[in-house]
Amino acid sequence: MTLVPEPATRTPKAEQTRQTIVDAAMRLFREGGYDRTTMRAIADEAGVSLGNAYYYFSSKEHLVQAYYLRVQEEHAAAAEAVLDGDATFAGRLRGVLTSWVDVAEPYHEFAGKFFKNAAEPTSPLSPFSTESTAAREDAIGLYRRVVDGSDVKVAKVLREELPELLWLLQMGVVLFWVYDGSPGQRRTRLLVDKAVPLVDRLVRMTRLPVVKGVVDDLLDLLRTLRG
Amino acid sequence: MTLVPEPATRTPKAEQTRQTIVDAAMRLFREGGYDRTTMRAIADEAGVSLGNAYYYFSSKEHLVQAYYLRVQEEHAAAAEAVLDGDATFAGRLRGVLTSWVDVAEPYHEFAGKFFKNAAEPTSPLSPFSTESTAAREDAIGLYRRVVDGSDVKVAKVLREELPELLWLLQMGVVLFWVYDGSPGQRRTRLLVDKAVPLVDRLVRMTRLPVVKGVVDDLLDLLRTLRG
DNA sequence: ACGAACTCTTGAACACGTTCAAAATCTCGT
DNA sequence: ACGAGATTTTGAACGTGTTCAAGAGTTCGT
Repeated sequence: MTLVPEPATRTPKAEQTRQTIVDAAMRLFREGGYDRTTMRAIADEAGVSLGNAYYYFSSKEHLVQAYYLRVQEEHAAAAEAVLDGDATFAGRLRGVLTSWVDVAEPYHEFAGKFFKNAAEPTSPLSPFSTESTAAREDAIGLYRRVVDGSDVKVAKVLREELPELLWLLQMGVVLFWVYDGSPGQRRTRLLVDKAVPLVDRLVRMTRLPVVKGVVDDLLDLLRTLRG
Repeated sequence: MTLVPEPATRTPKAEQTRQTIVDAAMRLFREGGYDRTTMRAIADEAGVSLGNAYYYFSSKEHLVQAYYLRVQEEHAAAAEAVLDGDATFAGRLRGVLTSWVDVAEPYHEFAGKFFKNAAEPTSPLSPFSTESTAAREDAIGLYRRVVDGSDVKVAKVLREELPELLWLLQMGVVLFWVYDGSPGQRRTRLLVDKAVPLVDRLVRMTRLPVVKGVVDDLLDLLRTLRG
């Protein structure tokens, strides 16, 4: 698998060609779906040769990665509005999760293809890979803002780790979303609506003395997860 | 996607041919991995024509289901010993999860390849697909036995749903396991060791009046997950 | 035993992702 | 302006999953 040149080394011309190809691919993916869009059609639409498309993107699935990055950026922007307008923990969490579903909706059809790629343990596209560290930390940072800007009261030992736990929650939501075949991903939205009050309740409960042991176990588990 | 004839309608001869093909495929998958094993090679090894292999298995991925079934059967057998020898909930749960890691260990090296294909939502290999319904229900049945044969005290409303929740826990463990590169999947075993006491504690807590609301929320959430 | 209907088998053909060696174009030091 | 080296572009060729139309074999009612 040949690597695409780093952004810093790309000439403006090359960057433009890249964009042309991505745009063509997106257009065709939207019109005909991922499977029925061939690399030949994408190259044609972009006005380049088949081989040239492969010069810029080493596989069809790498084109999907461009989609993924776009979703991340759009989500960060959409979440901003939510974080400005709500001070309750539940409201902020629900808003950030729901805005992800909103932003990602147009991409749902190809998400499966991307997911397939990311699922391979050795893939740099995996959310757990070192290559994804930056993107992952950005996402966790978003949840840190959800927590910090809110009125939530949480057990002290947990506060530091809560953003990462919420990011894991998002990973769960994304997993469900990928498999969600309902129109407009209605079921995922329902899931968010149900999960958020539950999480809100759970988080507030962490200050009760009865659950101290549970919280400690959970943190221990999280550290094991991290390695 | 054409459906394979139902078992009941298959002649003994046809069933034998099916087995021959499955055996050939398993042998080659083990030797060279999923991706590098071609349908042509499988057909050759089985002594049938390419088209004939497709008469029995409508896709390459359908062939892999036999592999999953085998792991599951081995796990069911290994779990039996545990379920006979331990009456504590935590012990039974830990034993069943750990025996899965034991059984699956020889397959870990190329499990990633299979997983990549199973992760695609439209794949019949997905644990959530209709093609996997029977296997899924068997697995949930195993966790029903973990619960029923144990001394665990659990909130009445939860008891019925607990096996499915434990199966979801196993899916989580499997997910972690696939990504676990540590020798002998040491980290996954550690994860099980940490998660089981936590789950045990949580389950017992469900009878406390304080957490009644949480349990109700959780069940509601589970029903949403199921659709 | 005959023929119709069904089941099974075949391999050529197809579509599409991907590779590659060669050609075209560009860059830059002299 | 020149040429060497790097970058970009090309499309034919390849491998593989899958399809399909045609043929061989089997079953069964009469």
